[in-house]
Amino acid sequence: MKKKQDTKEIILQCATRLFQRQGYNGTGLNQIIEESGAPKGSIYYHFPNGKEEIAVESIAMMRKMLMEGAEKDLAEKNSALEAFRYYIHNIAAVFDNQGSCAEGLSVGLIAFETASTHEKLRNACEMVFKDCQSLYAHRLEQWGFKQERAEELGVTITAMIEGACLLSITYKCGDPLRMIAKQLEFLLDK
Amino acid sequence: MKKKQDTKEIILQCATRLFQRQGYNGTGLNQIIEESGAPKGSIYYHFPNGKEEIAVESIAMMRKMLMEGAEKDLAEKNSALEAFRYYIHNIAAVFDNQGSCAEGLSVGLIAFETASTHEKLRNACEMVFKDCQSLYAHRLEQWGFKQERAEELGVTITAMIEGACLLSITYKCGDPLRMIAKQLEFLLDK
DNA sequence: GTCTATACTTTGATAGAC
DNA sequence: GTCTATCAAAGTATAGAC
Repeated sequence: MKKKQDTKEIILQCATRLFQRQGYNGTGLNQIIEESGAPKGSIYYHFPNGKEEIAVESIAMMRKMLMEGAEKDLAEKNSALEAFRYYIHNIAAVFDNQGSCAEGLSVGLIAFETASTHEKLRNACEMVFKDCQSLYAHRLEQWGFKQERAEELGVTITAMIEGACLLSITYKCGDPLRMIAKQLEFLLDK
Repeated sequence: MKKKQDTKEIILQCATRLFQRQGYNGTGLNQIIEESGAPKGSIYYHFPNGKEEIAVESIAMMRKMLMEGAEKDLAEKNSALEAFRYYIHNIAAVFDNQGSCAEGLSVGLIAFETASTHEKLRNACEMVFKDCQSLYAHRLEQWGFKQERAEELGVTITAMIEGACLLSITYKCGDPLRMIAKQLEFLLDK
């Protein structure tokens, strides 16, 4: 009774990887079939609503990975500035290796693509961003920032990271992320 | 001898609008044909290399519109903080009207989509972002920032705006942009 | 230069045998 | 639950008449 979940899990992991690399519109069902090895019938058995349903669950998977990574990285240091710098530098490192392009993050691409065309997917992406904001804000409160200021910074840091990821992908280099990490000292100065 | 440029111009304007709304992968040639009224033959006459060539010229058009808008908005005020606030609030206003979704900006979506698949398009987007950085940095120097600091801020502000645009599109609301505008006082403090 | 017809591929989705 | 065959539609691109 493990085999059952395995097939679905394999499809989902494969689809998630493809969506992150090529986006929602850039990834075809046939490609998911090829790379996962699962035949078309299996896909529509596990995801009766087709591509959109796979994407919704893929976004949920990205959300989980994002949150876990962020919680871990932000817990290690003993000041807000140090923690966020460490967190962002870890993300930056992903973009330096030319081959691996943004594996493991990047809900941004799907959010951009689907914002005005697929309400369900837009909604799923909105939840991921809101979760990021909340997590950052919550951590900042623990480091002594007032609630209002922490929430402002939650939005701001989320935007900065997403924007810097976009630049880093485009430039094929993590420098933009390292640049915003450097600017945090001006924002996190109590 | 005006008619000749007109057809190409109409195709280009139409394609630009569609690419901004739906992205590169989300926009089909057939859709460009339908909405522009130009038949398939005309498109391949004016753009022998097909869709990719249209996209390259579309990005050039977006670049021009972006730069002109930015130069105009940033020239009006008499301090860096005021000017950038004005500029960003103008962008934010676009996202509040639910209908019109990011018309006139948003190279970000195409950059995200094509970064790892279409080198030519990735390159065109990289040039747009670099132009933004340079423009911001140049203006900041004119307001008395040192060159090194101005360049740092050029990258940072570009990332912040792109990231906040992503959040604003996803939330269907310009608040994230207004939030980063507010944070500029911490970054532009000499 | 403009337009039509068509070729060929890939897309997402369904039906039904096993 | 798994897999194959097939669908209609949309995708990009080409040839050639006008």
